[in-house]
Amino acid sequence: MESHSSDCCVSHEESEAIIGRIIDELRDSGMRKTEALEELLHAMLEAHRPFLLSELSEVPGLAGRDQATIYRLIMKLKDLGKVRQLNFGDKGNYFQLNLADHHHDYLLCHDCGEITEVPFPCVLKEVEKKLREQFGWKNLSHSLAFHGQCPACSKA
Amino acid sequence: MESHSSDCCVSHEESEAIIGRIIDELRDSGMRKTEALEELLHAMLEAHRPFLLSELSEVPGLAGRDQATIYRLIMKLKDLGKVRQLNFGDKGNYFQLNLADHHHDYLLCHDCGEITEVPFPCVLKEVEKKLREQFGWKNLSHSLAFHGQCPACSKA
DNA sequence: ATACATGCAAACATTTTGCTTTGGC
DNA sequence: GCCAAAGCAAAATGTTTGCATGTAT
Repeated sequence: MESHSSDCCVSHEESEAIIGRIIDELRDSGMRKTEALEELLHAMLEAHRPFLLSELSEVPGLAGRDQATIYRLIMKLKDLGKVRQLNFGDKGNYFQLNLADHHHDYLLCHDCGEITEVPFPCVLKEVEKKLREQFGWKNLSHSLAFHGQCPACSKA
Repeated sequence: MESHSSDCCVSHEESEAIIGRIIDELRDSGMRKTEALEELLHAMLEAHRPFLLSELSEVPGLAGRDQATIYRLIMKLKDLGKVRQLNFGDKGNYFQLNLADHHHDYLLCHDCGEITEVPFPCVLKEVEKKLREQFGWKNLSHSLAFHGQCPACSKA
């Protein structure tokens, strides 16, 4: 198995549990537990990285699914705050599960295209505090991406 | 000198001078000085904010211009490093002149939609240094946007 | 005169919607 | 049975290219 990026230290049982919890919440909001929904959550949780819509419909469990189905699921999940939409200036929109322990700061290699999370805590809390307290902004969040050559590619 | 005199207070003569200099450089790269190019640079310099392609073709001096023309100009300017492409997770691609005194950290109000620059220096130099020296990344740059309610909208 | 730049149309890609059928509850 | 979800197709939107003509050099 191609061990992908950062911390894939979630056991199978754990990830089942997380997905179960998410689905419970979604059902409280009126959504139904369907195969497509489960597969989608699986894919996004396990890979632990942002996906293009077009990539999602290639993922094993979702292959063959209509893009429109995935699109509508993603949009619903986004409306319910379970999914984040990202943009890195290249092709299209990326989507990622919006879990509490993700910090959403990304590293993009412009050679191999790999997208990973920044491997240490975010430094922008202070900046957000300043914007709130000294400039009057409210409800702040941020999106941050670093672009460059990853260690592997800069050797090659 | 307080770091960001970059607000929008550039005199007309100054901005003419800046545009003249940019055009000279562009001509060295083989581009021709055309009305569309001048109007485009004008619009982007004066407004001092990122533009959607669709917005650019509405700007007074460019109104009526073919989108394809503006598109090709922007792409050329981007290839030559004079324009930056940005992305804020909503609709499309934004473009902004890539001037030395801009730092490219943005504030987006999700109520009024206004996009402004962060009014103080960027704090990410340290992080980039760490990524370079401890993690082996090369040629780093970043894109950063804060999302929230601006002072005006959070009062209303 | 020789390219590059433009305008127009059309090819492509991506996102979004309408509508019928399927399936969760 | 009721209503959300899925599948299929097509519309809307956004990006990119081809080609004939115009224009800067």
